[in-house]
Amino acid sequence: MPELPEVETVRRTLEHLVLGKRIDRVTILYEKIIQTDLLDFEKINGQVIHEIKRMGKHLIFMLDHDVLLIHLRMEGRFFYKKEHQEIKKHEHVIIHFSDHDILTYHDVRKFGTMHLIPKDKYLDEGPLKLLGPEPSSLTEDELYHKVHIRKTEIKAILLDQHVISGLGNIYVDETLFRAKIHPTRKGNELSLEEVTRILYAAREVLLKAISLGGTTIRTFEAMDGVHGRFQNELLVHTKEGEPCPVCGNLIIKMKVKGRGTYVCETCQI
DNA sequence: AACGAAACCTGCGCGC
DNA sequence: TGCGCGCAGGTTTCGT
Repeated sequence: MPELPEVETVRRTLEHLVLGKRIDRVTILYEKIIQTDLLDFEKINGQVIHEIKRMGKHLIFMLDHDVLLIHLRMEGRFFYKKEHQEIKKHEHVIIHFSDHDILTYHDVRKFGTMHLIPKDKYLDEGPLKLLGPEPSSLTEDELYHKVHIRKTEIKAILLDQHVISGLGNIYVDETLFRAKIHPTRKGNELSLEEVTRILYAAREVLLKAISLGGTTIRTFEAMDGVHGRFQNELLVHTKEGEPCPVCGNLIIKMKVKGRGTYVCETCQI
């Protein structure tokens, strides 16, 4: 499901709902979501949520002593409700607050992950350890260097969260279209000027998408019933067979490293 | 070292 | 209607 703008939308929504709340206990209905030893995970009980941050596609709940890291992967989402309300199918983790409200984690495909890590270590171990910078926080030269040393397709490089974080399949397609770069171009063959176009396009796309609450194509909802509006701004992704908004030639769909990829082969060189 | 394929899961839409 | 197949906005692991 979510890429950076969707996760940011979830973060902002959650902030309004759970900041300052104390976690009484957590019910785990599907254990594989929890990547921390289950006994250690119980340390979450009694801690207060002081802040919710985000790095790339990771949600970061700052608690008293620990940090709860959540990755939604393809279809993770939250529901917020009262303790007595029914737990529905696909709700795998239930966070009970001391005021008897609950936050449930819903994930049809069960790909999502949660880690509980001590505050002083969460950047140095676990899922954030090797996470690359977001498009907003690296320079043209830095990205050029990272791209230039790799021979694989630019699309695969931009999807690699160790290189640059936050982009997924939708926003990479949109970024490369706006930068007029073909997704199968090899990293080591791109010029500084071309990489710069990519970086600026990525920043622009992500900012616009955040301002519109993300993209709802199939299953994404920031919370129950909260949809994004960036799908109205998509120029190529999901537009197979439709005319390119710039040149009018038809958008094609191809596979790049196994991912469905939309491209205007006239505009993107 | 670097790359591609498979794996992790479930549901949906399509063609027959 | 029913079945099988391919596909889905992500990431890690395994094999070459």
